[in-house]
Amino acid sequence: MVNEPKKEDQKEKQEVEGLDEETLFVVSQTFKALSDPTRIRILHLLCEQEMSVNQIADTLELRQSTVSHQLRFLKNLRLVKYRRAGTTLFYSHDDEHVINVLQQTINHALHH
Amino acid sequence: MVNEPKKEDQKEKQEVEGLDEETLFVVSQTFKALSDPTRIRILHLLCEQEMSVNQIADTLELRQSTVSHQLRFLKNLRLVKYRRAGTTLFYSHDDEHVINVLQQTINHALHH
DNA sequence: TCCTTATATGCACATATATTCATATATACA
DNA sequence: TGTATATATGAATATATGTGCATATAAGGA
Repeated sequence: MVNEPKKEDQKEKQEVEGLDEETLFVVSQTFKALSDPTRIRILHLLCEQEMSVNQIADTLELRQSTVSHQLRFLKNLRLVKYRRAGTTLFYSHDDEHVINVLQQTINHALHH
Repeated sequence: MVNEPKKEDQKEKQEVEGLDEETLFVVSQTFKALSDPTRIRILHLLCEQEMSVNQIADTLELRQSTVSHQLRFLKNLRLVKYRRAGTTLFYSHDDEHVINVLQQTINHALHH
């Protein structure tokens, strides 16, 4: 029987062996989501209010398909969610931690 | 004379016009640095101790040139610095904010 | 059912990125 | 000066990524 480490033990394991593959993947994907200017602008918009796809496209002067593609990306990572109203989908952010990290880093950049 | 906004004013400007291009660039670059598994592993190593290029390569089982390329990337963004000892360069992290963000996100991933 | 509006999706393409190999540079030392 | 060691760099390549066009899907109203 293999000695499988529990998630709680892995913070201590980091110091010896480094990060496990799954954590590494999740973390890198999270930051990848934040590494593109378009996605940053979209998430930053959604910090303040929910918005439809077309509202986002109009506000940021982007193509509807571009916004839709990026929203799918963010949706897959559960960084945004949406609510339907007729044919319109209102998107909003869905990960407080990521929003915090984004805001933190924006403020750090602004005050430097 | 153009009414140039001061950096301190731009946090409030965000809510109306969104992010200025320079901030957007800095923020996206910062996250791009953290979006690659190899760079995450390197930075995570350097959280705890300074290390030479070869030590990093040996520890993480990476080619020397791969490590060197990534360190240059991180150096350009001032995320790492180095100290010379003979022919050996000891690298260490050089941006507390980024290290904090990384640790925060790793812990978030581990406890979820 | 037909039309309109809102959004999603597949494909193509241009660009960016990570890695590797081979080689250059730089420092220390005999 | 020559050799060994540590690191950096350039070129090549494979892969990933972001965007746009065209089109599909889906919902609501006439």
